[in-house]
Amino acid sequence: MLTEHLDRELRRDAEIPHTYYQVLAMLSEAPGRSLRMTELAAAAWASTSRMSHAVDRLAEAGWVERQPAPDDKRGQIAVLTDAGYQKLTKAAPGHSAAVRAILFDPLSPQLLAAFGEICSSALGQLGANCDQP
Amino acid sequence: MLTEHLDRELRRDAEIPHTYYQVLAMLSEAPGRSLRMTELAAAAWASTSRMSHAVDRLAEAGWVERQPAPDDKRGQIAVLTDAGYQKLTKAAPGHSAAVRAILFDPLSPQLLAAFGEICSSALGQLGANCDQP
DNA sequence: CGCCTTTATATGAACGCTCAACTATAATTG
DNA sequence: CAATTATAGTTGAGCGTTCATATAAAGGCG
Repeated sequence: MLTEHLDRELRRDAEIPHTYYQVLAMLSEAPGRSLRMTELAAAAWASTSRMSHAVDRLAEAGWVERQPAPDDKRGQIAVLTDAGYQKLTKAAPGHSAAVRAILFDPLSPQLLAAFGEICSSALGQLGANCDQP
Repeated sequence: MLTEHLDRELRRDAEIPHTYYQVLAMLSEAPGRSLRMTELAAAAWASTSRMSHAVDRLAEAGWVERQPAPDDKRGQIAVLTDAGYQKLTKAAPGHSAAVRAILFDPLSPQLLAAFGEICSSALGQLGANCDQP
């Protein structure tokens, strides 16, 4: 319910699906605001196919550019454009406010700490058991 | 990451998306294994449009049937068929095992209790702040 | 070096979801 | 009681994801 709500919130307020927001966010935090397609897919927890299609759209919108990888002729590097960075900074405040309002703000410090441990645990299991997409 | 993983797991092992699993699950717990479309949509946290399309597919697969509502000529009642119930009981053990393995089993009793409170809190906020789809 | 396997990415069809109409019935109100 | 408004559900187009497949370049290895 939470993830669906947050996706709807982003679509409504920023007109961007949450998965695309995630792509922009991962790129914005990467050195040079750029990542190889495979790394980007891993960072955004997406299949390479999904990322390929997604970058198609994001490039059409002018938020991302493709560049050939210098050392590997198979490789593509996705680079966040200035327009993409602005899109992200415009969408981010509302989104994180929603996350805080629904999830974090109502929790006591004790529950917040517990939630950290719970997420770490689940993350560990996902890392261990998981076929990455 | 969790929801995406669980959806993939269901698609792989049971060949059914998680949202459809959810529909079967909600119907199986309802009295008479049946619900009005709108109630079913609310129970599965889906838009009525999504549910209409979903029931189309589930009916094609023979897992759900549509019946006219007796008291309201606009109404449709979705009924879980025996085949649908079997599909669900076949998919459920693997799915809940995955949920337990990733999320619940690794947690101490204290963290488990905390998680209950955290989920209640988030659920409350979602109920309050939320445009239901 | 030529062959084989692996890795990096793209492509297209099929499927599920969303959004914006649309139809039909029920409820309300002047 | 007609006229309006609200409710229940469907429909179709467009978008995003998946899955299977394709293409091309790297990396072994005999």
